[in-house]
Amino acid sequence: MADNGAYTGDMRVATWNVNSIKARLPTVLDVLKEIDCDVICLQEIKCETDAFPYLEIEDLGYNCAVHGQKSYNGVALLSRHPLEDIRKGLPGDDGDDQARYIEALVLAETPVRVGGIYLPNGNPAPGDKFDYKISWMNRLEAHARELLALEEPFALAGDYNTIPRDVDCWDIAVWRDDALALPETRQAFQRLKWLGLTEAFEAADGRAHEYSFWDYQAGAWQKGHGIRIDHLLLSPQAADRLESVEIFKKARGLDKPSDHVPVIAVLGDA
DNA sequence: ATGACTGGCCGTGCCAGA
Repeated sequence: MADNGAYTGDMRVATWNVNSIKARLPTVLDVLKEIDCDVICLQEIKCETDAFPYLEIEDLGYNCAVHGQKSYNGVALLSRHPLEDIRKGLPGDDGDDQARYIEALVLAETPVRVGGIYLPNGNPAPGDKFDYKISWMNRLEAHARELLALEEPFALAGDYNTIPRDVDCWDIAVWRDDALALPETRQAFQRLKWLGLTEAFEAADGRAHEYSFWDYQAGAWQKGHGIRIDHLLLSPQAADRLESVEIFKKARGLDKPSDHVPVIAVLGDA
């Protein structure tokens, strides 16, 4: 796709867990058109790299970088600008066969590095899956530290499977002992912020009881029983440009929806 | 109402998700 070198203005960066891109392609295409973003990180595409619907998404004007896997997980990065320095998997992922991280340098007028994240769920906790979640978060922290040393604008956007605060879910009594809210999970998330990263929604909005996920079960959407687990963490150079965050809640009310909705950070001029 | 789902897969139930 051609990069319009004359373009200046806001840069819209989104994250969205689509819960299978094949089962939902028409919906995904409609939502992508409506949210009008420059960069979109997709999670749970649930297809192998070669099976990604490149043509349909390129038709919307996006370049695609895809790190796929059969049946489970899988992440993709869509960009209206050229992509460079594509990385698939976190450093230290040797022997980890789960496709949960993709990163690229987005060649906007001011280049921005973007990492797309599908952090492990971690249930049941305690157990092997929870240990994997925490070790994955530790590897992410180590990589974030390396990126921060570059002193460049970057965003780590994705499904963090982390409820940061009690008010980021509909009833903390229900979620307190879940892998998404356990102290060890929150502390690992907090360590990312202590490195110097800014959680975009918290910084730009911060309201309680704003959600990005509603379970398919038990009428959770109709009852407003949601949780906020999809986040964008910004480097200082990106956080300085943060203007607003939008949660595209409308996507949850569509036919055949994903259980997550897009979360969008708007960055102003560099 | 102690109820209520969805996607992928060589599958007619099970695993995984959150």
